[in-house]
Amino acid sequence: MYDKIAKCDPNRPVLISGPTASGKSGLAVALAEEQGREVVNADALQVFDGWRILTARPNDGDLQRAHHKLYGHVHWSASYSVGDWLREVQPLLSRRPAPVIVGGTGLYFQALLRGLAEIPQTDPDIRRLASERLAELGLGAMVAELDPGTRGSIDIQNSMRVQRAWEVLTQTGRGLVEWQSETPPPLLNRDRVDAFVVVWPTEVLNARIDTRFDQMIAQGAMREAMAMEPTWSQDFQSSRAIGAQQLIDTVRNIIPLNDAIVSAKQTSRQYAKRQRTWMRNKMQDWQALVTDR
RNA sequence: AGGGGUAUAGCUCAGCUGGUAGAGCGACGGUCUCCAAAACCGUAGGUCGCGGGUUCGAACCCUGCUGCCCCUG
Repeated sequence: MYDKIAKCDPNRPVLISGPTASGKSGLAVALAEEQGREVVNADALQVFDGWRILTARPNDGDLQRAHHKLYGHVHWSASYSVGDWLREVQPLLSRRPAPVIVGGTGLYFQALLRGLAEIPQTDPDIRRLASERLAELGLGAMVAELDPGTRGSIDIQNSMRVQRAWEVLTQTGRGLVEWQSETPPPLLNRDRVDAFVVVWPTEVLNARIDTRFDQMIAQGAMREAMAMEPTWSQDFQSSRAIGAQQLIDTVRNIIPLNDAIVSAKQTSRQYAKRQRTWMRNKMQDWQALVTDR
């Protein structure tokens, strides 16, 4: 599967996506090493430091083979968004040889190739206020406070989306949908990049997921969890790393390690399924790297 | 061996006094323009352990068998 990407023009950015444990990072590093490219992260959790093993961030060997950007550069207690990512990626796009951008976060690639509305950042106070209101008044009340245009075009049942819309309206006085209608052109055009999605048969990928989680444990994921435990908070974005909650619970003697492993593997499989859905439907114009071994 | 209990969807379990079965989880499909490894929507799964009987009608009653659990020996 590597030879398909090996002959890409070094002047064109290469995008590689695929579900967790699909081996996309390995492909990226190989290409980067061979063509002198930089590897740029497009994964929402690998931007954080802290959970290095658990989020499968590149290891020392990888780092020696190629330059890596946007990995583990955000503190584990900080927050981060697609917008932040896009701003950080932009200056890296013009480098030559062009970067290899790898990751499993579909939204990031979408923002890159289809554009993202330029909406002023939500300040933390408004985010907090929104969370409180949602908790106290409920979803319905928050929906009712939205502007009609936005209310009609977002998923009213999805609390995350509703809260986001509410925050934008509160912060800027303009509806989310209005902002989105002014979305600037994307940073990259699909026809100026080489884009690949790694595709495995589900059963094979599931087996890889299991194996990889076992490896993470073998590599010291529990030690990582013990180090994180004292300052752990569910509220951190970095805490959404799959398996983090489970391992913390194990450190705290709430569940046995084996249960944590079983649960984390299951969560990973579910995540991979969501990624597959996204990729199947939104990355149809990407070249599929189909493999089964 | 005797006594008691239990057997319902892949898993854990609901199912009142009999009217041809539900939930949660999981699986599968989908949505998603700033918390996305998030959040959300939908769909498919059951000879109700097996065999007899009672009844217009049984997952629910009677009975035999089988499996599992507990107690006694």
